[in-house]
Amino acid sequence: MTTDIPRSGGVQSLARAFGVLESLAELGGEAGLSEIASATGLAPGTSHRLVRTLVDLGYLRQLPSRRYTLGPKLVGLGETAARQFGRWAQPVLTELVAQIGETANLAVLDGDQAVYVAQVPSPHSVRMFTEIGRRVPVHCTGVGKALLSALPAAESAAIVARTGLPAVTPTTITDPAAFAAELEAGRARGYVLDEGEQETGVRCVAGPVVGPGSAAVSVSGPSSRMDDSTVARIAPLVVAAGRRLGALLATA
Amino acid sequence: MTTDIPRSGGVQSLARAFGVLESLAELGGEAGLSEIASATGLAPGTSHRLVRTLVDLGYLRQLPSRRYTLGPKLVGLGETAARQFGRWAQPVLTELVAQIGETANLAVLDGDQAVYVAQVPSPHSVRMFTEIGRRVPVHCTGVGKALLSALPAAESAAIVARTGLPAVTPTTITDPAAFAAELEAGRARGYVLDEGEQETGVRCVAGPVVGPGSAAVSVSGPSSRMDDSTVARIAPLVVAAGRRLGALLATA
DNA sequence: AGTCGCTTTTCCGCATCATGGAATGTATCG
DNA sequence: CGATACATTCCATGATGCGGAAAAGCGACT
Repeated sequence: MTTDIPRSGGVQSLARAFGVLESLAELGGEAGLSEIASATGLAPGTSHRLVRTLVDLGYLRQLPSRRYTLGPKLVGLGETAARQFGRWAQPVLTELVAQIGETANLAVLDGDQAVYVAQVPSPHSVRMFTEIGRRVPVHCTGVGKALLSALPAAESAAIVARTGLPAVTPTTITDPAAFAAELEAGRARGYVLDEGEQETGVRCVAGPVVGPGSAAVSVSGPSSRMDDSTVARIAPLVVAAGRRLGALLATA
Repeated sequence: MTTDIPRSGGVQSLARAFGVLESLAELGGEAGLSEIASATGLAPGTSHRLVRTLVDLGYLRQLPSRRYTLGPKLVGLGETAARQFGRWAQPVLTELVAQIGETANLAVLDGDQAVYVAQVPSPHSVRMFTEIGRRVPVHCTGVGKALLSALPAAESAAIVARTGLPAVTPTTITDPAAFAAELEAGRARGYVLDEGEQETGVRCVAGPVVGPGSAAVSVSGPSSRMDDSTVARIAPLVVAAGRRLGALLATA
């Protein structure tokens, strides 16, 4: 079921081992050996050896029920990876916060969800609260819609078809046609808005990071401070930041 | 140099590949191929092949400067792993919060730091703010000291020797002898206290999770609500929760 | 510009190492 | 209590990853 295609020119035991990890993640983070074997298409003996190695290394844990879960070392690695992304993005996000005064975020597309990988909080005491590493749906967040708007229409449509458009707040867009129009509008003007679609009272301006890989920047804050004129003022800044981050991604 | 060589029967290309990932993390998240090769003790050709495979899989990214960084897929895996920990711990933490009314956390030891893997926030609006996946020093946090107190004295001493005891707030313990005594006291009574040692105005009660692997539970809140009688009341509850979590870890 | 030294990347023959099917042991179900 | 399904171990086979060495880029230094 994984989108993995065992392809040429690499260490294949590695590809298979990571296939195991991803299958485990897709199976809800916990699975028995046979589930893993059938999900990855590997022979029982082979998957057992891989799994056993991963357990020895601390990246998987075996429960007394003989089932397997993702291990603690993955948490640490993931955190370091997120911090890494944060490092090069930090200056640009910091400048955004200085110009705008609201929290700035960077997110990447992973699977069918957006993952926040960097964040610079606003100086205000009442501020948005986004955990680094947090995964959010694409259809009701600024970064999510920005990510989709930068994708070929066919790909974004495929993602939306898989995830659906569940209502999270009263303003969440739930009509497929309206959502497609929203993406098209975003594509045309270069940025998208989130009008409390994920959390009531939160307004968000987001733009794509142009470059290799899918990423997006956003600035979000309480509606009380994010009036229309403010949004109009900051939209170009967000777009510029997206462009600058894309350039960094390609050059750094 | 820090990576061991687990010689006992497993897939060795896997052990080496994860050695590469960990070396990269230790090198600050960004490194050239030769740095990786010397850090892992592998031949240049070998490490290049491993690194190349990891790049193809999306777990590493190669910068235009030909250096390597941890890739976005690791962020997603780490998040799923953290969420996984949260799942089985959630009921116990939720009960703690119901009994006590303050935020409850679960952390594991990874390397020389503590990583928060689960959290149930308190119902109060003024509450502690801990990101899942966040790494904190061991010497100035409740969970950190609880983790150390459950370790053999030699191991905890080795960790403290590596990290040192930098002052974070005025109440941070910076004297090695005093810190050793603090750990010993915690070991004796079964729980430890954090008296604003990491953040002023925050008091925290933490206890070890007895079982395989190193983990710890904590309850933390503002000093205004965490007076001495409250602490006395909740300490046994935290200890009991630690025991229950340990049992779950061994049985679930 | 020219040269030198370094790091990264590719190549290839050899032996190691991972492979997967079948056999054994162990929990779970009827 | 018997039967089934699952997890785990074993082993001969050959495919696969290994690492030394050479080629290609890149940067520095004169």
